Amino acid sequence: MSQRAPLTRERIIETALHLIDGQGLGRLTMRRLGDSLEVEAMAIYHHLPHGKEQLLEQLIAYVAAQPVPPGAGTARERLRSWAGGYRDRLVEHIGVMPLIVTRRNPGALLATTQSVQDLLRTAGRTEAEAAVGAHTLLGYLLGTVALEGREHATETTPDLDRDDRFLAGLDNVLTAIAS
Amino acid sequence: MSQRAPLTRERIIETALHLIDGQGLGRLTMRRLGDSLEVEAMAIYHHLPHGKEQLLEQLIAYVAAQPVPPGAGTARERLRSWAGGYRDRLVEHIGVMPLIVTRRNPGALLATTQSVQDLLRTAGRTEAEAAVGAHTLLGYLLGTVALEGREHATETTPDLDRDDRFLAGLDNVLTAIAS
DNA sequence: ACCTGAACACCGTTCAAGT
DNA sequence: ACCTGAACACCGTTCAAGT
Repeated sequence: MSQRAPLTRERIIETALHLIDGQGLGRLTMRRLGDSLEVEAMAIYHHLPHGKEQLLEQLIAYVAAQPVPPGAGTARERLRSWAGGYRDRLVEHIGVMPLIVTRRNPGALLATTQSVQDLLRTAGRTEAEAAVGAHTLLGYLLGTVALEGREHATETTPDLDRDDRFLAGLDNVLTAIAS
Repeated sequence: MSQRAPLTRERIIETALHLIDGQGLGRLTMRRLGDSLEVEAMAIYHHLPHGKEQLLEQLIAYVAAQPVPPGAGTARERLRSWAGGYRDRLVEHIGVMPLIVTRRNPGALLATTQSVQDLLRTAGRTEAEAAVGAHTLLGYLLGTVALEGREHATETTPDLDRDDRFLAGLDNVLTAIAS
């Protein structure tokens, strides 16, 4: 009676993300993903011919590709609000961090990094300064989110303190690269 | 005839590290590790009763626990030379990065972070400033090394440029936290 | 075109058994 | 005490078969 939603790449990605957010990356298996989709695991291969590898690649792209949007304001202001949102996104899907930080995936992060670099370049820095700045900011973002992900388990620091610490560190970095 | 070296925890850890450095984390399995040690996989459990989990924990500790050593000089100078060495160590065992950045492992990184925080505190910062500073520096270090690890595959930037970029970013961060 | 079922070569780990 | 062998419950993936 109940028609199942048709199996699509999009539905596969979103279900996988949901599974990771709920149960962690370690419990994402093709068979379990199949169960969540109410389908045999092998059906997934019809939509993602390269199997799990391709699935993980898509998950990274989904979470990590979020370039700085066009907008008004100083470079510092724009980077500050973008960085806050990017961090939120990374934290929301913290289970994907291991993949983002680990896998070679030129596309997703590169586009994001490039957008920061372009913004700095447009704001008057030299090419080299912009490259260093983008690298510093992205390094800070990924590194601190990863550190937070590790803390989440031991539950030692309240969320508010973590936010303050992140913002204070971010201001440090912004002062250094976009003062 | 050839007496095999006795199986010890130390030899297990080092062989595992060698395996990761050579073939990548994905190819570290208990069975392959057993082969490298010229022993059945199950023998490892006698020295590491908690199995692979415990093995990975030991690997993180081995690579990531490297606190700032005591020494002379300004806070900035000491942090700068320590950070360079820490980065070298992380890059040398880049295959372990996914674990360092991923696993909750209070001990190893916490000791390292704490040593940076203590140094900043001793150099006259407030407790809060020192916490933010340590978090900023470690975030930058882990984040940029992770970014580099991802680049290594695509081989787009020469090593020297990477070193320059790292040092320039490091100076940015140091100016922000230990100017 | 889209999905299933059985099968293959791997995992980590337990547990009884050997020495 | 230290190691082995067989076994169990899982993986990802291939491949022929169904509709």
